[in-house]
Amino acid sequence: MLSTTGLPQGAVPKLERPGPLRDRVYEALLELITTRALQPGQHLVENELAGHLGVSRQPVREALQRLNTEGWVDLRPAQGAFVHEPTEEEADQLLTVRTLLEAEAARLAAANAGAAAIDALEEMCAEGERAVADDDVDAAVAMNARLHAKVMELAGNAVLAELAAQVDRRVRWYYTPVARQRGRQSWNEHRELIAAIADRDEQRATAVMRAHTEHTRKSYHEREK
Amino acid sequence: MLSTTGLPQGAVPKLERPGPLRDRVYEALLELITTRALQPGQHLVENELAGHLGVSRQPVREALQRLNTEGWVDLRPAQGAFVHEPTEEEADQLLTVRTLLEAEAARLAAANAGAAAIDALEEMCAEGERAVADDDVDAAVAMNARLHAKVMELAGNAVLAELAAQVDRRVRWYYTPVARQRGRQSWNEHRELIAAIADRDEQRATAVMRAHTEHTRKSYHEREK
DNA sequence: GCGCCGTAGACTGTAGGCGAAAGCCAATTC
DNA sequence: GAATTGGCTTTCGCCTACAGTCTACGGCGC
Repeated sequence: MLSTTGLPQGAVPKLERPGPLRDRVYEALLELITTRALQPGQHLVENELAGHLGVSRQPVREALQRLNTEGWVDLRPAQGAFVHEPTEEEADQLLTVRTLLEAEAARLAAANAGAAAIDALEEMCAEGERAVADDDVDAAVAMNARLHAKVMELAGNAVLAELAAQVDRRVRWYYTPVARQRGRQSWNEHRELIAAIADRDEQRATAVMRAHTEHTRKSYHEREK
Repeated sequence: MLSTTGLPQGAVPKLERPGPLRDRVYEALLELITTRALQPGQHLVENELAGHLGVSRQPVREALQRLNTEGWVDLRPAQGAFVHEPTEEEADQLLTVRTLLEAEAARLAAANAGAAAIDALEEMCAEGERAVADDDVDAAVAMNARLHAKVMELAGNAVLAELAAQVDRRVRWYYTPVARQRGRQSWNEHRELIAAIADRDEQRATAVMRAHTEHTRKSYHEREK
């Protein structure tokens, strides 16, 4: 039996529950790490974090466990948690994997995308270009992330999406201090990508996305001077 | 200063320490899940597991956390842990990703492999073929895993390796009850793969590996009848 | 007899505490 | 003067205890 109450099914506010503390601690710590409030190599003392966040050590421990398996912190036995220190090699390997995952996502998106999806992509692209024109870097970065996420969604592969999300987030972490945005050129490439998807040209979509992410890698390596 | 004691550096047994309890609980649970001693959908009660393993709830919880982030169990809030139930769709998506990762590994291996590595691969391949000839399925499966692991190692990309290890393990879990081995044909494909790597032919290595894992997918979908 | 409400049980989520290992610093010895 | 060793502090790993929440069952009214 469904809905004897007559209430609209989707409109119920769902009674926002606080949810498990560990999750909020996890998000808080991840935020602190990605924003560099906690610097790479820093020793994370459970007691301090717990006190600072107003909770006990237990949720903190569980959050650290998760951060460890996802590669954000290194958990040295009997010594505690340390914010992971990115190396050149690792950054490069992450970029390689990212290229791989994003390219596959583009291919699948090209195979699956409908007209409505194409419109949504182009709308996002336009908004991104507008942000660049306004020199609104934050908005441009956000739009970039949303566009890639949309492509991933269109790919319709949840496993791929989850892996890509993790890798992407870490790539951004490594990459952020270098250069926050490649700017205009990046959005031209987005246009190309959307065109390829709209044409349902899997080959071209893959190639364009690969070139796109490879450009990111290039600009990563051509920094620091 | 190194070694005033005169003890041989490498021969020291390293005093095998028990290591963190949570890790051993993790491995124990993973073993129980992959062997289907704990069936998909089953409710895992922390107290029972703790009592059964002779530890307290805490290490069990931390192990469950990790299993959750790696996709082996689903952690429903305020309700506990349940062994993840594989779906058709998810299995297919995992196989897609696996194909992707393994193919890239093959390409990188072809780019990096030295003569010694090729020899090692061929030795493994020979051993695998021997196992198949002897109808020793367990040995053949183990050898298959080791060979793929070796290719991954040759790729020299730790990030890729870690993702692939996770995905592979889950694929095996889904795939095991169906058919444990495709047998002889699989090892012919391995031979082709090694040949391509030995020739440093990245294109061919990628293609062969892709075909190889795609065959696995095919035989997965052509089951249950 | 049917359905609703209340209560009891069970399990998870969180907190606090105790023992032990690792690291650090100073005193001591060669 | 340098290395070592002993003790001390810090912090983790694990256990125990308590509070909140979900589920299931039995009683009560209709």
